[in-house]
This record gives sequence, structure tokens and C-alpha cells, in this order.
Amino acid sequence: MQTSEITDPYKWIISQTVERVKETLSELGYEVDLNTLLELVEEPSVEAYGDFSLPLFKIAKKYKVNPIKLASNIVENLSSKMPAYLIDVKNVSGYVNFYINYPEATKLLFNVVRNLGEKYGYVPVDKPKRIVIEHTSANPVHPLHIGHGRNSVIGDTLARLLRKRGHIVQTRFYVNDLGRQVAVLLYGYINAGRPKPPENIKPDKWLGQLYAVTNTLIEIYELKREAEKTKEADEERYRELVARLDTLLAVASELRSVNPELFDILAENLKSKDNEAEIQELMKKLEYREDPKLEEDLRRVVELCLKGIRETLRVLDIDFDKWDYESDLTWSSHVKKILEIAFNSPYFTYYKNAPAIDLTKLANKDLYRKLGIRLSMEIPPLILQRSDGTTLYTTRDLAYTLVKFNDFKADMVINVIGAEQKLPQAQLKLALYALGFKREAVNLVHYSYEMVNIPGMKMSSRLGRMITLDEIIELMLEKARREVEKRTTLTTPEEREEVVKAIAIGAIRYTLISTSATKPVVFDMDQALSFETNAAPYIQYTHARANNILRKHREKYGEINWETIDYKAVEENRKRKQLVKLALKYPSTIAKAADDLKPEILVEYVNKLADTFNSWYQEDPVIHELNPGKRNLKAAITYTIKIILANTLETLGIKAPPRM
RNA sequence: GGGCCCGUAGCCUAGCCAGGAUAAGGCGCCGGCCUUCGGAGCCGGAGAUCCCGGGUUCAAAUCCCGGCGGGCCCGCCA
Repeated sequence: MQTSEITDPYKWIISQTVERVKETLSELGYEVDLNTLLELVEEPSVEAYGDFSLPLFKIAKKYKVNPIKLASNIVENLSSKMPAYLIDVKNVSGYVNFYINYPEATKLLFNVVRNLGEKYGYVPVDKPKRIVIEHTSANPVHPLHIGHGRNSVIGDTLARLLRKRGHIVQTRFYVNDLGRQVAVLLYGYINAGRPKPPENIKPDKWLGQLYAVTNTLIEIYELKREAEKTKEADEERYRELVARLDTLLAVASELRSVNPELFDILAENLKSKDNEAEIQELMKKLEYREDPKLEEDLRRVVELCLKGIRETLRVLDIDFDKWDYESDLTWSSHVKKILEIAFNSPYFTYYKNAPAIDLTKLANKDLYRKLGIRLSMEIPPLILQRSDGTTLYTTRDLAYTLVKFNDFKADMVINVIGAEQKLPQAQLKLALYALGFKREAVNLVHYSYEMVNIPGMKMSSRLGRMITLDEIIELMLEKARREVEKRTTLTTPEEREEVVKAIAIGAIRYTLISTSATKPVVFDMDQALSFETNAAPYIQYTHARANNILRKHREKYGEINWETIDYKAVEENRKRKQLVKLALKYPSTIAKAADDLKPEILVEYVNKLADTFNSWYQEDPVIHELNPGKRNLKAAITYTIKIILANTLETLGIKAPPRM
């Protein structure tokens, strides 16, 4: 392989080395697979133990030999003819420790970086996959809140990351417009006399209020009726109901103060109706397309809400390739077809008197492992239809999953959905498998994430108690604006505002993506708003500084002269070596983050890189370096780091302003 | 009652899947650095029974079993 073909220099160095180890082992009579060896390679915990190392315990055990003896054999062989990118090999208590020849490795790094330029870090897989990512998919009944924010940021970042890995990605938003929640909103909208949305309020916010008022009133009237009935019969139950009623009345009074006219009309109109029955009727009419006027209302309300949601997402730099409507899906033949297959399936059954798919027969270790489901999970049958014949969300999701696979000819479908939906997502997979869609079942990924909590706040969008994502964005912008005014070197208001946006949005995205999805996030505003290290503005600032150094270098000395770089000088300073090593590892870091679907790996990496770079240029100045060979080395390091910072931020969906 | 996820310094987080050499960062705290490329920065310091108890192993934060604590799920909602 020519160096011009190398995209991942660190992997290249390691595999060159490991191949020699394999040969040595082979000469000693131990045949070990190359990949096995590569997997064993690890990063020593202490710098003194070298740049990378190979623990020999497993191999030694397999062949019943002393690991220290084995290590010494390997070291002897490699030392006699040192591989090009190594300077030393040592045998320490069963490990072989490898020391990189930094001048050579730096030369390799710069060759790759010069060759790929802005594309450094882009390591396409051999066989790109077609991947659909469905994310956000919020019910179009209220504005997005911080939990949706986590979903959107995860989905969008995964899309960017997988594209960087060469996959062909399509993002989709599933508009859940036939669920109960939209029906409630629609019911409220109609009973409020189809009011025109006010001009001075974002449409999703206004609809959120309408939704919350409707919901709260329905619950209040329901509770009142129930309380009336139990008053004499069951005193304990009665008291419980009254207590719940009290809380709801408090919520109602909050809601009324926000929008009194709307509240009063609905309070009057819902008072003496059987609201539950009417909503059920409404859902039925929608699913069976019995009322064109109703469909018109539905579309109007949903579009209005989506308009607001889209606006929020655009601010976060998130867009979608496709918007899918649950109603379109249901009204087309897709759902009907899947029902037909289900009714004729050997897994078909009745559960709680409703048509269902029996999934218990599929509970076996091998299948569950293949589908990524825990065997200890008890999975009840999947109910397909309500007694009135209307379908349920998961039934329609069954059809939708097939649409996602077929429409895009996808090899894999990733659903970014909260952890609270693990059970229905497992049912979905198993049902697909049961109905014969085995490939789809295996390649359907539920990317599950935990909740986002705001300290001191119990959120409920049903009751209209929540901080919206818009409000959080607004707060972040204000704070960013104050900080920028304090520190910026930029002069025009336009430039400043652009940086304000970059910082505020970056800080939100960074906070939401930096914690592993399996952990709940506490969205502490003050912490997210802090511009300290380990936050997006810190990375952006580091990038701007690197950019600044390069600009000054160019003004004073012209372009970097790669031919005159003094590679030996990389060894003069420990941090130069650390930076070279980190830069070498960038492509494999991107690859791992993408392959493991773990963007937080990239966050961890870029932080380390920024830290190291900041401390380096402080002790080892670039522009003031008098020796041209060394100066070009330093400028080339700076250039490399700048490219990596910019690429990483781009992958995380965070803007990297050249100046701040 | 059953299931899923989480538990790492005062606080937040990485490492756990594929066990390995002195547990890695950040916030906060204490002390230092503004005449050198932008102080949104840098240097130094204190701070950890890796929730607890067993087990497997030459070796456990990591794997297995049993507890404890927190969140979530167990609907003809999504």
C-alpha cells in the first residue's frame, strides 16, 4: 500500500506491527489469527509503558507457555529488524510494549493529512449500508420539549456520523396524526369553534395550550362524575378522587390564566358531553375516512403544529429527508395488508378478547440474542385492533417499519425512541419475525435513550406543564449574547450574532450528546450555559485560536512549507508527540464512534484533543519559533488539529466559527 | 409482584459489551500565571470503601449470583 492510499494511519502502524508479531508467533509454532491479535492491542495506562501494547496472557494460556518468555521472544525478533514506525519494543511482565518512532509517524500523518485535507478522518467502510434513521417523531399536539431535544440531537448526530463513515443515510419523521392525542387536540379545536391561531404566538405553543386545556377539562369532568358515584359507596376512594381533582383544578386555573377565552368556551362546551365516547367516535371516523370535513380539520391542525416544530428544529440545524404521515399509511393498503398477514399467521391469537399476535412461542435464547432482546423480558402478545376495529400504534408501526425498509431499500433501520418504549419496540421486532419478516426484524435497531430532567421541575405536556425547547434556546441565546459582548474581538453585529447562535446551539447539542444514551441527563441550565472547559464553546474557542495562529503564520511567513519540516524536532516536546498521536488516532475514533453508534466517544476525544492543544501552544509558541524547520512542524501540527476540530464539530452538528 | 436501565471524589461524566500494569476527565475548592500567537486560556494541589456482600480468575470498576438505592415499563395510550 502506498502512503497515498492510507486513510487511517494509526491502524496502519498497528497492523504493520502486529503482522510481524504474527510471523514471529508462527515461527515459534503458534498460529494466531491477525484479527485476534489486533483486538488484543490496547492503550497502556501509563505513558512509560509505550504507545500501544499487546498483553500475551491469552495466547500464553492457550499454548500453555510463560507469557514473559513469549514476550521476550517477540521482542527479540522485532528488535533485530525494527518495523519502520517503531523506535523500541520492550517486554514488561507479559506485555509487549511498543514505542512509536515519532519522526516517521509524523511524516506519515502529514502525508495523509495533506492528501485528504478537509476530508481527514473520513474512513468509509468497505461495504456501505443503506440506513434509515427515524427520530424525533413527536406527537403534533404541542411544542418540542427538552426530551424531544435529546431525541433529535441523537438522531441527527447519528445520521451525520454514519454518513461520515460512508453509509447512505435517510432521516425520517413519523407524524403520529391518528393517535389518541391528536384526536383529543382535534376534539378541543372543534369544540372551541375552530378558532383562528393568534398571530403573536408560535403555532405549536398555542396548540399545546389548546391541547392541555382540553385534556385537563376532560379529566376534571370525568373525575367529578366518578366522584359523584362513589360518594356514598366508598368513602376512601371518594377522598382519593377529590384529592386528584384538587390538583387538576390547580392546573386548570393556571391554564385559564394563560388563555381565558379559550378555556371558558371549552369549559362550557365539554361540560355535559360524554367526551370519551365522542373522542372514540372521532378516531373511528378518521381511521375509516367517514368525514372529509374532519380530515380537513385534522390536516390543518397537524400542519400548524408541524410548522412550529420545524422552526425549532431548523434553529438546531436539524432537518429531515422525509416526513411520513400515519394517516397516509393507514388509509393506504399497507396496514390492511399487514393485518391480513397477521390474521392468517400461525401466531395469530386472541388476547383479552382482541385479535393479537402471540409472541411467547418465540421466546428462545438464540432468537432473542439475534434480535438484541433480553430473555428475561416477558413479552405479552401484541394486540392488533381495538374492539371497534381501529388499529393501534404498534400495529401501524409494523406496517411503517416495512415501508421504511422497502421504500429506501434499507439494510438497517434505526428508531430513536425513549427507553420507556422498550417493551413495544421488542414486540414490534418479534411480531415482524413471527410474520416472516426476519431480515427486517434482525436489522431493526431501537436506539433507546433515557429521560432528560430539569432540576426542580416535574414535566407533563399533557397538562401543559413544561419548559419548551424554544424557551431553553432563547435562554441560551441571551446568555451567549452577554458572554460574546464581553469577550469577542468581532466588530460587526451580524458576525457577533452568528457567533452567539453557534455558541448557544452548540452548547445545547453538546450537552445532550455528551452523556451516554443509557443514562438519564439532568439538563442543568447553569451548567449548560457555562462556557468552561468540557463544553461546546470551549472546543469552538480552541478551533478559533488554532485558526488564528494559522492566519498569523500565513501573514508573516506564507503557506506552510511541508518540504522543510524538521521531523526530528517532534521529539523535543512531549505535547507535540501527544498531539501527533491523538491526530493519528482520529480516523479510528470516528470509525469506532460510528460502528458502535456512540457519538459520545467523539465528544470525549475532541475534548482531550482541545485540552492537549491548548496546553501545548501555551508552552511551545508557533509564530515566535525562529527555526524555520521547527516552525513549519508546529504550523503543520496546528493545521492538522484545526482540521480535526472543525470536522468533529461538523459531525456533531456544531458550527465552528473561524473567529469568536 | 415481575421486568428493563442506572449507581465511579461534594457534584457531573468516561472506562464495563470483548477482565490486565498506578481508575481517566470536568465542575466546585485551594495556590499560582495577564510586556510574547486571543485569560472562553494555562500551571500546580487537595479530593475515590469504583453502592454493598459473595463467587469465577494468576488478575474484577469490568464477568456471574444475591442484596440495597434511584428512574422507567408492565394500557384495546404512544
